[in-house]
Amino acid sequence: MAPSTSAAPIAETLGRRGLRLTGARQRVADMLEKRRGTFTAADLLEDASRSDAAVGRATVFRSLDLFTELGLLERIDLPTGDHAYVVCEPVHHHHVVCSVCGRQTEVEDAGVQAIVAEMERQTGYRIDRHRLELYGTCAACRSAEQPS
Amino acid sequence: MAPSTSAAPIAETLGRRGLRLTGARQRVADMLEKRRGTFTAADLLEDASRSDAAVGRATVFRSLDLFTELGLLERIDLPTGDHAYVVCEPVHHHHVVCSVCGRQTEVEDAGVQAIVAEMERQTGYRIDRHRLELYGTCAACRSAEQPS
DNA sequence: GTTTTTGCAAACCATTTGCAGGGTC
DNA sequence: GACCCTGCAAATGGTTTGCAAAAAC
Repeated sequence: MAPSTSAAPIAETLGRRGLRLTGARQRVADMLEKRRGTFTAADLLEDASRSDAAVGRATVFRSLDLFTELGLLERIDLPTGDHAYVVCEPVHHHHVVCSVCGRQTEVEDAGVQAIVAEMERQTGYRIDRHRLELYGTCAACRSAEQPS
Repeated sequence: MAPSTSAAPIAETLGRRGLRLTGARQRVADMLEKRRGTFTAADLLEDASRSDAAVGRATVFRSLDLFTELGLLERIDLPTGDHAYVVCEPVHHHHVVCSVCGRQTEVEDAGVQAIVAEMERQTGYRIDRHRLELYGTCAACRSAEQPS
């Protein structure tokens, strides 16, 4: 039950907006698919230079922005203040990030909506977006780092 | 029942850690007290230069870090990706930020803990910190911007 | 053929750091 | 008097921009 592969939609998503499917964008998309968990622009920049089919610095940043706008990527903020990205589904959800290995898992909105509604009532604000990011240690890293 | 004023505690908090209460830190603290809602380092830098009793760029950044570490400030990330700060109580809570005027309100953990626990169960992660930031429009801005 | 996109290099901006002088305990 | 802190200016690191050449439609 794979909800959607990020491979095909790219061309389509670009086309739908009259944007061009260029080699560079394709190469960035490929780099994204190989990524697991969170990564920074610097990570991708490294991929871009390492790779035989290189992509310029500026283009990497431009693609990152573009893909984020298109909803293929999401930008999150690590506790350190660094900006990171994750490939994700364009539906509302939250990220649980492993501080050890960077792996991330998406979880659905298990009751957050209700809390948001409650907070609207408490504060008098109309809340139109929220961000919940969770940081911890994933199961794998937990067993690995088992203290003596 | 005001839990704590941010005025007096500064000297005390510094002293408790063997840090010095210097003129510069005092001036930064004063600038913080005059702030409402969120502000960026740049905002403070501007205050620092405008003010008759100026504080150097580096010192502003150093104080911001220090005060954040001491729990007098919290650093949050705006949807734009910019880093911002808010003066706040050193207890766990969340921020509701007005996208129009930058004002912010703190709300307590109305059930978030339960959700976090649920997400731990769902993902297998041990979650040790989380961040919930909410963005919207405050009551005042809502009535002000009333569309025709 | 027209328009978008790329890549480079230079420009920018926010933040950090080294260091000598000054302030605080 | 010893040590911490400040301020300056220079260094840094990440990200953006101008522009001419190249690619996509």
